[in-house]
Amino acid sequence: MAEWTLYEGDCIEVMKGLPEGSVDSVVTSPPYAMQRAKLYGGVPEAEYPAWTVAWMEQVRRILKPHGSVLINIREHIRNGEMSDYVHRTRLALREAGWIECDELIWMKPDAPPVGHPKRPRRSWERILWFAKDQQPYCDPKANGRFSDRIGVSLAGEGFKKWLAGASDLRSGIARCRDWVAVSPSQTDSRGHPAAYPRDLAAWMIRLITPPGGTVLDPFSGSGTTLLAAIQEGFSCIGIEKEPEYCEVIRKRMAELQPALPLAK
Amino acid sequence: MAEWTLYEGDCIEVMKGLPEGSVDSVVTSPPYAMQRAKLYGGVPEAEYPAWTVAWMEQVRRILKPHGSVLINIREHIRNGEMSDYVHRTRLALREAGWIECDELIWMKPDAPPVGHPKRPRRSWERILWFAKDQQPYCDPKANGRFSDRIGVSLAGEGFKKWLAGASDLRSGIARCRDWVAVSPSQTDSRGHPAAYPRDLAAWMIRLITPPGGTVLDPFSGSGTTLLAAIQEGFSCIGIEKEPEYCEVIRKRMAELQPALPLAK
DNA sequence: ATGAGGAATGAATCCCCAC
DNA sequence: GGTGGGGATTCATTCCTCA
Repeated sequence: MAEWTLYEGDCIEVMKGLPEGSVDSVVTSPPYAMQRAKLYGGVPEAEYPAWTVAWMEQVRRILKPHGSVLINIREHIRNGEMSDYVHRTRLALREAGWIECDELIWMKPDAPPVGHPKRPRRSWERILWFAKDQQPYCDPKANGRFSDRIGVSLAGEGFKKWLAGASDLRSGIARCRDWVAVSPSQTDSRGHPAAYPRDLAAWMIRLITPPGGTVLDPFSGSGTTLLAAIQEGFSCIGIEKEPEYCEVIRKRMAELQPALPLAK
Repeated sequence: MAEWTLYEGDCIEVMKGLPEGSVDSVVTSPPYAMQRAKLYGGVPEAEYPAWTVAWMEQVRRILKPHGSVLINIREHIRNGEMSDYVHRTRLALREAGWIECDELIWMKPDAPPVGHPKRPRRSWERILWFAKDQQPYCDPKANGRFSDRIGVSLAGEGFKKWLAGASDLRSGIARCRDWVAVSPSQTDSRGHPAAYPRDLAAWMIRLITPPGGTVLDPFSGSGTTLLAAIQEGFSCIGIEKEPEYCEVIRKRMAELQPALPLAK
């Protein structure tokens, strides 16, 4: 039976109290350095690699041997130059013994046109994929029966051709691609400034979590990961530092299906 | 008048002989470490960052001050782990004084279902973007598409500029996104094992090359960059080490438009 | 109901101007 | 001069109002 638990507190401290090997996968979107620091606290760029290694060190303990971690992030641009903290963080995680499996891409077909007007619109984000060993659990067919383009209106020539060329949609279930298109406008942010869409979370969860498994999100925010996990039939452990967002999560989960066993 | 030149030889040696500031942009797809070493020589992963810094050092001399470089590449996966040489190469180029502007993505909607069957199909590649300064030439509207939303909300300054007839307002062209979808099946490889499609090259060239400017491709391969540049009205300098591929390029360019002035 | 049209806004980024 | 706050810019989408 799919169950969920929410812990209020700093994720490193909370994870220290969780039992070894209790989690099948981690799906999360940590703070993007100082991008929204005033709203929910941020991590300085210089400290970002070490900070990530620190919370991932706790993840290592509670993650099962073939479990893996998907991290949604993208560096910002300042004065025309891309920040390098994500590069440095990836190398630091490798240095710390994590296996970098691959990088997946979240495409945002209708991302807001904000940003530098003399540059292309920033319309994708990274999904970093790290594991404890080189053969983590992964079921690329779990997403194979879904369209690569979730929640996107199928208007425009390019999109039609795209679908027409998708031979894998005809021959039964095929492997998913290493990118997924999800409209950010589907995001139900509930006041959280940095939420991601439910369908993106569901895609990530299905990819690396065995049936009936337990997902962890150490930076739960408005709780999208928990919501998607339960809806997809997985269990989920959420951790969130801000009491205000914890309240949002409890409310959102209660709305979802009041008949389910609630928080413990 | 758009012209093209092809040099046969090692790109570092050839570039040493090219005049300073003679090139507006660089668009290329260098060898991917040892991926196809047997076919056209490869660069060991350990040496890849230094090797890239070395050829980019020559690029620096011949590139104009506001010129920039687009590099198509993606690391391979071996034994379930992604190679780290691209991460290290990016940091090495930054260390060498290059400004990393951003990363663009080439999406391949119908990439062949090769690769590990227990992993998502690899269907995108990176386009690294490096420049000499923080404000390289970039025209995101060159690849843009019509939008009827441009300049809809004209408040304050914008309204005044619109009254004054500012041409960049209400132009009807929305800027391009930072990814581009091009089918790899459009590739005309002419026997070259690592060619990229013409439309991808054209997109990259238009983004960072001023009208009538000159593009350089130090790893010309089957000549797709040269072909796309000429077709789009730019001049182009190609460099290719293998005589066999130089012959392919000459033939392809001759097919394109025999009336144009040919190789010198 | 239905549709046309305006307002608000979205993990942005830059420029300008106080301190 | 470095730093930090405020305003302008940008366009797809949703939501709301009103004919």
